[in-house]
Amino acid sequence: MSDLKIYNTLSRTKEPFEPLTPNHVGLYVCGPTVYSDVHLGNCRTFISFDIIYRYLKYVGYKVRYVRNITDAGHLEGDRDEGDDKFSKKARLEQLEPMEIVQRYTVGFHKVMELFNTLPPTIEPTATGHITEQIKMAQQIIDNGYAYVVDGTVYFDVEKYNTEKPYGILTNRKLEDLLEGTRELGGQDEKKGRLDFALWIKAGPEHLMQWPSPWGMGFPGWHIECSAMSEKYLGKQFDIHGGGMDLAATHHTNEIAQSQACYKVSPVKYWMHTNMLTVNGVRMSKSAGNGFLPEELFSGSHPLLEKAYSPMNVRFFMLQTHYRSTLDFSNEALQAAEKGLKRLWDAYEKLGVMSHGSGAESVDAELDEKVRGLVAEFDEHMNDDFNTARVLASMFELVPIINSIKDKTIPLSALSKETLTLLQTKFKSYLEDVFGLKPSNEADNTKLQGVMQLLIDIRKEAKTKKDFATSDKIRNQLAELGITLKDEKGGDMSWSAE
RNA sequence: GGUCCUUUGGCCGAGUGGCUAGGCAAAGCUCUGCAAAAGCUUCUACAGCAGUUCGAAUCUGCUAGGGACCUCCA
Repeated sequence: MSDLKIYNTLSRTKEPFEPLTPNHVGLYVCGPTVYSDVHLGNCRTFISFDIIYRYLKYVGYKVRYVRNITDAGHLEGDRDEGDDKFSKKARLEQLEPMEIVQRYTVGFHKVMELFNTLPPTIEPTATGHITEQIKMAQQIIDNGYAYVVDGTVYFDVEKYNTEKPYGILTNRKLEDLLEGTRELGGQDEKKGRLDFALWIKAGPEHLMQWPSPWGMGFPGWHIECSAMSEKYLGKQFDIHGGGMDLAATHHTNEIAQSQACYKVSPVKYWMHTNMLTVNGVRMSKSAGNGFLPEELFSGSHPLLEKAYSPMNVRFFMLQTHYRSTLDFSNEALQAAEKGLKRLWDAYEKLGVMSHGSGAESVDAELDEKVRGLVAEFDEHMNDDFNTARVLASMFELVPIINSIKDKTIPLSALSKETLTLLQTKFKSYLEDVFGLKPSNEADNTKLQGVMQLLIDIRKEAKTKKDFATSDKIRNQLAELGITLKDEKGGDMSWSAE
């Protein structure tokens, strides 16, 4: 279907993408924990996978995209403290745990919509799949890879490792991992230091708890993704994604759980997106350097010089490969803003071009160049979703488009086929694959009519050398954030911030 | 301490063993009533040292800086 290559964390190489079922892709991405606002780092991962999802669809795959909502208590802090995030937050805010979940889930969806990400095809919640998780834990016990201690179920990592390499995803040996694990002050009821909980016994203080074969409790940190991915995508599926920070623990344990339960390796391609940093430091909840999306859009965070629109941020992220860290700074963001404007302006000019019935005088060399650059879009996306390279190719086309608009290059220099190709590819990529969209102002048809009227008046004024009127129109529009551009041949165009 | 990654021009950032990525900023010119926009041109970098090679920013080794994970986090 395509020559797509994907970097697989498992092999640490780019591999040709071959879906398990022809023409179909099963994609699972670890979603947010909805006990606080999503910060921008979270958004980067979801935006990256949104583009991956969009591209897979664009290429023609039928994609089932599952992204979970973690709304059940994970352990907070050290494993046996037995405090779950939702209960803690709930006590703090005097709310029902599900009120927290509801509030932040709604907030998350709103932010994702602002960023113009497509919703996943299935968005399962952990609390909605308690039975599946219990069943899976039981099966792992039955298979001999987990044990129960006082109502809590632990996964036996060392036993598992005798049969399958536990640290396979991050290329670590068990001995090394054991060395790196800290001693946990002697309260350990686990057999092995690396053992992790599949099910956790609840105390009376836990607001979220469910009955299980082992007593009242709640699911462990990793089991939800294993259980839900199996339910919706099967025991083996194509792509599992998430942030790089999840690889070493969460995804490693997912692999172990699925292997122990179903005796197969669950995922063919593991994909990990890199972190977002602020002034070189990773954006994270604990570091306190996270921007809330709203702060970014309004420019209200002290570190931000101005407001940046969702599309500005999305474009900024597209300029970097998903496996590279991305550093957030005002300068970089403003550079992206200007770049996006330049690209989008060219795209809009391109959209209204059409060949007349006049004779063609195709410039073969130029025509060839344009076709070559357009062909690069697919090539770069097929190379592990290299959006930065696609944008570079697009930017190389911008001067050509501008020159045609300015009539420095006649439109007829391009063949009809090439112009159509250019137009459709730009549209497909900018809107369908990259998920960019115009600002609302420019999209408004009434405003477009009003602007046309003002342009006509200004043209008349200029013809009469009534520059007072023409400047007044231009200057007052500028105050509103609308830029009028005089073009060669007396035409005018406009763009809004 | 262990494992792994990274180090590119004023800034942000791609990258393949040999062919100036791209964006932003800056400078000059063209266009223009003025301005903006746009166009054209200029700005050839790859942490340091050594090695492999006809040839390396790209491969290997060492040194130095930065970072991630090992503990909740996309």
